[in-house]
Amino acid sequence: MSELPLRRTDKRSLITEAAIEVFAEKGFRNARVSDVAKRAGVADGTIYLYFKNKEDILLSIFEEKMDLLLATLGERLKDIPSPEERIRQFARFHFEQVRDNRAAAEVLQVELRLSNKFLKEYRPEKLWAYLGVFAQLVKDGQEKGIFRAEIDPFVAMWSFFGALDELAMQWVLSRKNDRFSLESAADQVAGIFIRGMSEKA
Amino acid sequence: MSELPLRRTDKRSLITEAAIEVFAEKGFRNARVSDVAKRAGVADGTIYLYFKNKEDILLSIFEEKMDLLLATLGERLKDIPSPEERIRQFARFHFEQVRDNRAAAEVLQVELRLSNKFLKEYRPEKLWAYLGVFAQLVKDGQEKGIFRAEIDPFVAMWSFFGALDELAMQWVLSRKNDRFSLESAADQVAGIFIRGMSEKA
Amino acid sequence: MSELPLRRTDKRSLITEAAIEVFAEKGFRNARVSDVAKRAGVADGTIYLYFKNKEDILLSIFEEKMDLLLATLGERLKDIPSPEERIRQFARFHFEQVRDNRAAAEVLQVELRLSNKFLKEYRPEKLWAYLGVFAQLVKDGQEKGIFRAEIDPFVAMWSFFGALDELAMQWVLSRKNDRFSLESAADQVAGIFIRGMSEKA
Amino acid sequence: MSELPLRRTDKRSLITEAAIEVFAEKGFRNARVSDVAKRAGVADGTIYLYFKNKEDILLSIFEEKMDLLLATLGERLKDIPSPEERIRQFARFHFEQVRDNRAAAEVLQVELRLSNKFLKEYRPEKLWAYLGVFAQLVKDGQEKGIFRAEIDPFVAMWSFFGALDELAMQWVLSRKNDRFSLESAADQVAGIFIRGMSEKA
DNA sequence: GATGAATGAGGCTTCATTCAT
DNA sequence: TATGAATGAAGCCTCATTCAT
Repeated sequence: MSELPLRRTDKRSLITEAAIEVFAEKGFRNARVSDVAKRAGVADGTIYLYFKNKEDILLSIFEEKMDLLLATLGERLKDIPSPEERIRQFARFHFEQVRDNRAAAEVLQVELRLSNKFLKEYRPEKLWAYLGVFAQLVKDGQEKGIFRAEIDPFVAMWSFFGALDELAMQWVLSRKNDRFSLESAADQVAGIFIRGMSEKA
Repeated sequence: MSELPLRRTDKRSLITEAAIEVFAEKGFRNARVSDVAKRAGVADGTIYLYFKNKEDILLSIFEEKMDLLLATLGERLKDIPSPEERIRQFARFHFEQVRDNRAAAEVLQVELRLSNKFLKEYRPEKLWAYLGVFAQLVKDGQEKGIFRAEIDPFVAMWSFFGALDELAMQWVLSRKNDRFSLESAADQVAGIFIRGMSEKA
Repeated sequence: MSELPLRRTDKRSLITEAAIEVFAEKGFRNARVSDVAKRAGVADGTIYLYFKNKEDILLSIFEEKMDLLLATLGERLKDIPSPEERIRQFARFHFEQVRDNRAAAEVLQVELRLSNKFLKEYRPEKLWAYLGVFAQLVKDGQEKGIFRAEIDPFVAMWSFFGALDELAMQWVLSRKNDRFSLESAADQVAGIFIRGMSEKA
Repeated sequence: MSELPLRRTDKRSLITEAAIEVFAEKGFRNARVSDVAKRAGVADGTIYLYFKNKEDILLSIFEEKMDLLLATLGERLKDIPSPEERIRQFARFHFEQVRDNRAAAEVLQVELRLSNKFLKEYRPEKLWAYLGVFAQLVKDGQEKGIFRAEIDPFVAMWSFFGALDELAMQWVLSRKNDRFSLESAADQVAGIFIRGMSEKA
């Protein structure tokens, strides 16, 4: 990510927030850098003092939101010992974030994937950290004899994320009226994975 | 999709196959229409006799491959009555296709998502038909008392697809040496969903 | 130089001639590619069917004009046996070309040198061929005992060209009214070099 | 030239020397003002306290080096009465400077010409003063009956400078290993011009 | 005098698509 | 059907310069 200014200045987050809005509205490719600059109230060139290029803005949004997400997730799970309940909370948490930060979610869900670099070159370590929480939780459950030992945490992790992500995508893409309940979807998915991995159902 | 020539001429599939190769190699956005034309051994303009535009080539690949996929899936499942076994075969089938048609899978998994139109405007009815097989299978299981009634087939369907798709994506994106076994991943995912949806474990 | 279209099409020379005019008028850096296109009566993009980029236009002008120059010089000198007279004709020829193709000369004299690539990377083989005629003529004179043996043809060649070129530059840069006579300058320079290299004065 | 600070402060020459290095390394156009500032150890804005703009730095280098050159040349020639020997010393002096101040020479020889302003607008009076020494020397020779009266000092001056300059350029542009001897080139050029202008050879 | 964050104009080039042949 | 030369819109980014501190 953009290493240029080490500290998060006020202006930098001004640009980030403007970019989330503009990218959500017009899409990353259709959004012009000058649109973001205008929305942020800075000159076009100023953006390049904080970001390497247009794509770097997108990737920075990802990094920053994932940092926040990761911290908030930790807070949410910290007093929950039961692996099953942790899974349920993880799913609910994920969908709450999607619902409460729709613009950011839309950018992350949809626009980020339109980025060649993200899909092909970028190593999303922050995402791995986020998902690592799930993988660890599976391992804990296995050690406690709650989850079956033959479950591969790697496969479980990506499956679980794929499921959450796909549902989030469908929700984001759906028109307001068609939107299904994210809350109950969270419990459904969590329920399937909890039972699906349990030693004795 | 491109309605222009109703029948599949020889030249059309020449272009389609050329496009799969080129898109897989260079990516959809980086591939030039003239690259596809050159690979197919036709003039640039000829492509526009068979496809509306560049994106139409991509979408046509999707349609055609999905048609094939759907037919082959039907064949694969037709003599399997058990919903559980059908799920397992679905997962195995999906990953077999990915493995055996790597170029096409790469285009569908990765490049298709780089297409704005696909994500935002296109209604992937063929995909729905494909997933509908899964949703139906869940309903059948519920009617037979095998799967829990409170499972929402819609949520289950997208979760299952998301899980398969994310694993396929990770496999496609991974370097050859790091590739995990798709076969065992199929059984893992199927196992989780089967148990996860079962009435009694 | 631009290898793209092997033959000199009509459109290509249309662009070349337009570029000579525009570059002479506005200078290479100030001239926009679209200015050249407009003058040539083609679309901007068409230029890139014949030239790699803006600088390639400039370099192509150099190549083409040098080809012509070289051929015409050969014609001019072909029946002159005396090395001394050949030097005089070379100088006159050079200045005639400058005078008769002022726009082209201005581009070649002035604009070409504003090109980084020309000065630093490009090997001006056509120029070497042109100057090689002079070096050869010095060697001939030496063999005939007309020119002193200790003259280094390489040094003589670059000195002679430097002298012609600097005078041409001063002439091109000078305002119309201040312009000195190129004809007499030719004879002066030729006279100095002829006597300067002669065995006995 | 920059008239802003009349005296040469320490900081000003700090910037000048930094600029010579940076321009020689990266070329005038590729060098950024901030590169020069960094090398000089000052802030970007500070440069504009001493120079009007980027080009002014280049032109100032020219002016300052030419001042030095002119003074040193005067010193070198002051006790040499013979016009012929003065020419020889002039040529040697010129090439010694090129050899001993390679970075500065490279900037002056190559980069200065990439400057539009220099070629088209700037009146290089310092250069004229430098060359004026040669023109005067020719006139002296003519008055003493050593050089032919029909020689035009103006033409001789530019020819001589063109010869020296072109050779210097070839030397600067040549790779280290290919470099010819500037010393013998000096004597060759001087020899040609001395004999070339002499009354009786 | 010195700083350095902010400014914002400006243009080359690509490449999907067209259409006369 | 097929060709392929021609079109032309569209936008990212650099970096010299300014000016408030």
